[in-house]
Amino acid sequence: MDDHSDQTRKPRADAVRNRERVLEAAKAVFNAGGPEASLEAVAKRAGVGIGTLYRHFPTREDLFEAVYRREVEQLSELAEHLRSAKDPVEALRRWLQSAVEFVATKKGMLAALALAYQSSSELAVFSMDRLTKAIGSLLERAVAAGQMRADISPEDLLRAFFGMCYMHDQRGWQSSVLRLLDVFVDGLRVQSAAKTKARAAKPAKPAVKRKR
Amino acid sequence: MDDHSDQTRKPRADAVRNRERVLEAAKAVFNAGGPEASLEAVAKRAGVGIGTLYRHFPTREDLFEAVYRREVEQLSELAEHLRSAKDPVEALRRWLQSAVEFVATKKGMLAALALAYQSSSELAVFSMDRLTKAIGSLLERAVAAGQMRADISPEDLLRAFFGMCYMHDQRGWQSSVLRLLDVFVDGLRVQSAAKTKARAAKPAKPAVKRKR
DNA sequence: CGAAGATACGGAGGCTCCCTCCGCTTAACA
DNA sequence: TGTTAAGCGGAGGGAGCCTCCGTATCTTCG
Repeated sequence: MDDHSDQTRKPRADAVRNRERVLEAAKAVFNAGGPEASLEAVAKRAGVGIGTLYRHFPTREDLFEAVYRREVEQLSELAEHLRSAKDPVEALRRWLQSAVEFVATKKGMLAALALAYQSSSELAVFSMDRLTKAIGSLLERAVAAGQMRADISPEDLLRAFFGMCYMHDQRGWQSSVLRLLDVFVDGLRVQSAAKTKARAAKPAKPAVKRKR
Repeated sequence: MDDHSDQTRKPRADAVRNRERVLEAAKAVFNAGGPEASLEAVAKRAGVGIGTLYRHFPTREDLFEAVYRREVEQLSELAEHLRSAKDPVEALRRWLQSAVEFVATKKGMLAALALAYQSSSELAVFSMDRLTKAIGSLLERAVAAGQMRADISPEDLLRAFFGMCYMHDQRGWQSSVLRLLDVFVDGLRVQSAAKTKARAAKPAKPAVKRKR
């Protein structure tokens, strides 16, 4: 029942150490081998038993997210900085370009993002939230300034970004994606919406204030 | 060395039959379970041994491609028809929208496309070629009519399309993708290129005449 | 038709990976 | 230093991949 003190016992030193080792090993293995890499390989590299790995990170996603959490945060912070740029459209473009750079250096990063998009683990939700907010703040500013159409949500944009990067193990993908993003951002500008017809009828949703 | 007659022996009846059975089973299994589905399950459903499956389709891709080959052709033919539409930009848009519809009904189709994009098997190359030509012909026409920027290749466009669809097992993906494609097509229009600055300096490649 | 080959069949078996479970070890605390 | 909860690790059962080869079946030709 209720213990004498609600003090929690200090976590065991070996547990802490092992967790760290697994994370490090996982980072190495995932960066090299992508998201499908063997978890047993990770355990071996970390010098721990497979059971230990699973205790710390019950699912593959948990491990993944833990590994790439910091990366997600960096992207999020970049968005912070860009909020003060004067041209909102260019700021958004800049962010997207940096994100490409990011994905280019960390194999596995993209898979982590994809997981964030699909899974509903706590950590995944966290990542998703951060990124949505990051992109959303940039988007909002551009919309508010009347420079961008308002019917695209941050989620949409994020999806487009993920998607374009998805074929990232192909030769020349990076420049291709940069070109595509350019086109895309151009398409987002308000004036091009003016040029289009029919479709203007379904404004989907305001998007300026997003789901939460 | 040269045989008496270069007549090839008639293929065995059971072999033909089994091949067909496997294909049918694979179609069912892949459509339901996606690209990761168990090949042993396919064999079982087809009522053949696993060895037989592997003899006919040595790799997973081979099987995949065989299953979705017809689908790819349909997409390609659709592009044919659309070539006679009067507004080239709308024709392209229309094609993309149909392609979305397509992917929506066949789970696994997308994975097949992705494979076509990445693998270099003969069949993959074939698919890629068809699709590239399909999209390329539409693109070309719009560019020739002076309605679209010329620095996006069919491959780029295809990549963007794949990508946007990639998260297709999420709720609401379809409408999201349709919106994104709209934005994208808008971005492709020439006049929006006029509005952009810097980047105009690197025209990548003419794209009007593509790689082959 | 029947024999002889060529061709195809099928599934056992060896491998890798996944994940769970539980007896043993070890660190924290008194 | 002893007690005890927390943590460790790897055996083991399951699933899927793919190969290999003895056996069965089809085609061809006399």
